[in-house]
Amino acid sequence: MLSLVWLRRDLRLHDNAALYHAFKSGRPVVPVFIFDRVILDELEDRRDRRVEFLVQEINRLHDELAKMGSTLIVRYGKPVDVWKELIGQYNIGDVFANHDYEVYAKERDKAIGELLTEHSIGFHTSKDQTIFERDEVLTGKKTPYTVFTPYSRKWREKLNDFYLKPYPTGNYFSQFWKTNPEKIPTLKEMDFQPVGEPFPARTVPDTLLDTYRKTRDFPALPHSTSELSMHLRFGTVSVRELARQASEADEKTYLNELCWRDFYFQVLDHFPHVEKHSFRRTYDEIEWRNNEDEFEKWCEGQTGYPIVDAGMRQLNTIGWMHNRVRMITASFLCKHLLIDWRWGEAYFGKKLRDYDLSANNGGWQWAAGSGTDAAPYFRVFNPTLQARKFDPKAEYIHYWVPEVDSPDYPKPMVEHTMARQRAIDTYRKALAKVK
DNA sequence: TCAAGCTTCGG
DNA sequence: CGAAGCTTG
Repeated sequence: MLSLVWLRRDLRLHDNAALYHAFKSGRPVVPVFIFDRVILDELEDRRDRRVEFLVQEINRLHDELAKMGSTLIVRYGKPVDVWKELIGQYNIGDVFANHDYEVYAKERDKAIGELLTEHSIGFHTSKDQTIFERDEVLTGKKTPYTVFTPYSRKWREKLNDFYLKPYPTGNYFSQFWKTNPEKIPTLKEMDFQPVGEPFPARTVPDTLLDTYRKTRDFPALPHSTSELSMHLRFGTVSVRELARQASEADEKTYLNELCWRDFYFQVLDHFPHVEKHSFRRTYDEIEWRNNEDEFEKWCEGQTGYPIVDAGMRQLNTIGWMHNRVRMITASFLCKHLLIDWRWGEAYFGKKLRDYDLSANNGGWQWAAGSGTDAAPYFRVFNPTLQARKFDPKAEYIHYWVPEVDSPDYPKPMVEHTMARQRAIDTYRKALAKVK
């Protein structure tokens, strides 16, 4: 009888909760990964950095396991079909996996759990990708927090060495099931093409533990942020490891960013309606202008606002955007253009190599003012002032928008003062309607 | 038999 | 870290 570990967004063998508990079952352990067609079939662009990264990391794990005389079982298909096949093929005692908080993932896991139970196979899941999850951080009234600052206070109070301790999986590697390495599907077989650019390294930059607080808001500075978002997204680094390092170095600002990440997981878990609706329902009443030509200009980085265009071009070119600029571009779309935040959220969702539903949704709803702990609607980012403050020498702008000072560069597509007032009026009208 | 102090263990 | 279990005087 085997214990299977179903890897999803926890693509590592070290400090992995599900893997640890699988070892504790005492049975031979073999990890499984499914290239999920429910998700992959929806991707229109067949050059996708995330899929490419997955293939790279799956190969890495496969090789690592092959060296230990074991394998990673890899399948391409819909999870329910794949699991039916695996149940027929292997003598499975228990399946272990780590929690996932997205609506699709929770439904998927529920269905697979039921399927396994029907076959008398245990299905055990653990917290792994967050420091605190679900109901671990609640208010005095035992309700989930909807405002970040008190949440973070409680989060920090609760934080101690125990929660940062790594799962010592390395002590048990001899327990991997001895078997021949299996063949694994290639990018091409799944109808994807490589983008062919290297991915950021899986190392913690020195700056993170040193100057992060001072430099993180300046998108022109190299390595001023962790650049680990993609690794966190796919679990190729452990969040406990990062939190431990930040905590030991007393880098409170980065620790706070990890807290934001937990916060938005927890919001999505407790308030799943945020995936399709405003967290505050009254904001669904906003009469968005939703002009498609304007949306296209924003997507392409042709708004005539250099910092906005620089950000969008960075996103389009490398599949990543500096977080300060994410806020500026998002605010511009929602407020200046009055385009539904869900359009922007979906566009980022297509392009970001570190795309994570909870953080992306949380960030967009923050920018739109519709979410938890949102900026008040009458506070509208001024893109010119933001650029002056965070890119004072326009280095970031010049890098991504080299023609910015030439006659070829477009005039601003909307005038700031007018757009600001228009946004405030539109929001006020929507909020008054409901009250 | 009890309680303080030390060790182990949990997620 | 904190609870629970184990040791010892």
